Amino acid sequence: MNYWLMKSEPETFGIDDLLTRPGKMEPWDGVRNYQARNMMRDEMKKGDLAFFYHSNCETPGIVGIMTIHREGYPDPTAFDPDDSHYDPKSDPDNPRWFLVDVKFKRKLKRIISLTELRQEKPLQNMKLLQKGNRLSIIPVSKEEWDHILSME
DNA sequence: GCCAACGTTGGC
DNA sequence: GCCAACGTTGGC
Repeated sequence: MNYWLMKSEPETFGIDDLLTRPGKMEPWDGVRNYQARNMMRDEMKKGDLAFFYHSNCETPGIVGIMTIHREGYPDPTAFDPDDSHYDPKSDPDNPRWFLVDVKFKRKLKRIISLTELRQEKPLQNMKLLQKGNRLSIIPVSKEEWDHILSME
């Protein structure tokens, strides 16, 4: 069982949007970064847990928990010329971009903000908090996961 | 293979 | 809106 953190801008797709989806599930599409793709394609397993993180907003932070519901498969938005994430270089016979389906588990009782996370000694080495980190999908260790939940 | 130019992310 | 950090592109 692995743990993850997945970023999304709440103005585009926030945790309340996930709640309104049928089955509270959503394909995590549109990721166009190779490192993030590799994690979705190769490492994320059904049943893994992931924090839902709100980025680029008034209070960036962790807002909820999701499960990985379907393992990596080709991202259909890469093949759709009308989609904003269209990539003509992704060949359906040799897809370049992959995604997973996530499923809502629960909201946290409160937002655990980025500012707060930065103040935690046990989280000092967390990848999310490293300078210049821009990955939208980040592995989280069990120790980090448990510590964050203890802050709830 | 180098690297300048450019685009994107995301906190502030 | 600014800008630092980083990834990607493409000329050479």
